[in-house]
Amino acid sequence: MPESSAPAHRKRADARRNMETLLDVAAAAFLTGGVHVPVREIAAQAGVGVGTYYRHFPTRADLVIAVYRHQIEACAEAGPRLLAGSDTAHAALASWIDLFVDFLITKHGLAEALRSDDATFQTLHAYFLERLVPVCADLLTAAASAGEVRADVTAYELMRGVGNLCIGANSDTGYDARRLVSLLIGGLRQQ
Amino acid sequence: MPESSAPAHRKRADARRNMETLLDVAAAAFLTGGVHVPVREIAAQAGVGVGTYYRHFPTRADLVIAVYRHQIEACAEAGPRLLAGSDTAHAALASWIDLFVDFLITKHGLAEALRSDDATFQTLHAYFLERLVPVCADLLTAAASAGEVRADVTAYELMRGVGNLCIGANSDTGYDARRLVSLLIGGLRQQ
DNA sequence: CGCTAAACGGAACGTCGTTCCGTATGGTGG
DNA sequence: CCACCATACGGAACGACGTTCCGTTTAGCG
Repeated sequence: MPESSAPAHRKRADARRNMETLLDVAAAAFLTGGVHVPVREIAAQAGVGVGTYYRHFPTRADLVIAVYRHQIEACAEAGPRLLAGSDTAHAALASWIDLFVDFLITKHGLAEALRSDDATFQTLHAYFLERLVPVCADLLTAAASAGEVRADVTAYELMRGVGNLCIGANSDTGYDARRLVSLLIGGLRQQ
Repeated sequence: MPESSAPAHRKRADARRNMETLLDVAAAAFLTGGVHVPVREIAAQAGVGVGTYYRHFPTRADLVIAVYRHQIEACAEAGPRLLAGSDTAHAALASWIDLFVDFLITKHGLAEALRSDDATFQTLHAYFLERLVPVCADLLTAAASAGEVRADVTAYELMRGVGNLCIGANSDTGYDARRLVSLLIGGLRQQ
């Protein structure tokens, strides 16, 4: 059985095709127009109706997650590796945050969406937090128990802060999110 | 001539009345619904048509500025005062940033709007930057020339960073913008 | 080959920002 | 006191958008 994990029942071939086309089109559209490109635009470029769009991705969060899942997983998996391979836990934390920032600032409107209180993005928040906060927490507690950073900041708060600093990082020459994040991480140090 | 500074030609009484009603209604609506409350809602609560709304405040930025102008001016004017009355320039900078943060986090959606690339908010960005960046720059250069903070961060960048950290600060009980901002300001210190 | 569940397409609805023009009215000169 | 008109008003109308819904098509199986 060389098929992927689809135990219950297969999807129709056209359904699978349309879903993959939508994913490809969305990935391209996100690059140029950000994660808020109109539904009709994506559907039209994929050659499907809006009904098909919504059937495959009921909320914009579902589409965004599907497009970026691989990169987010890669970022999450890099955490333990960095912790094992760095001189200090603080260095590992800084490196990992850099990875996260690099990911975020290249995605038009993603950092904004993570802060949006729009109900259609709730799943997106949840996924990011579920996947990345534990990784960050491990790095943070390692650095804290080594006495390298202060212990009164939670991983959740740190992630939110770093994410916030990435908002508007593209489309604003004159604003260097990386520099501000490194300032923030520096401020985390135990003096 | 006991009238305020209206040299050219007076406005009609109903026009002035409607504008003030709109301002009052908007101030109240911003408190509960944020700066994105629908135009129709504000107009209806003020008992005017949407045409009247747009005549007085062509863009949302105009309305937001009109509502918050006093507070922004007060913040701007506090800068030099704090610089004169503080022990160190860094302390003055920190105090002033606190004022700014206190202002921002109590305004639903304002920090988000400052980062929005929506054309209707352009005037808002411009006003904030025009009014506050110079004040911040004075504090920052004072601290930098005293050797208290690093000199490779611009006032613009710092303001943007602090503003970003205030996004979503209300409506998120696990996120303390003040703490993260103080971390950032701490990271600014010359070690 | 025919049948049916699965999937499709896009018209239609509600919300919102914004524009526009026919109507009403405040203030002034006679 | 009145008539006039610049000023201001109101809300219908338009376009963009997210979302829903249902009549139609089609893939896959027996």
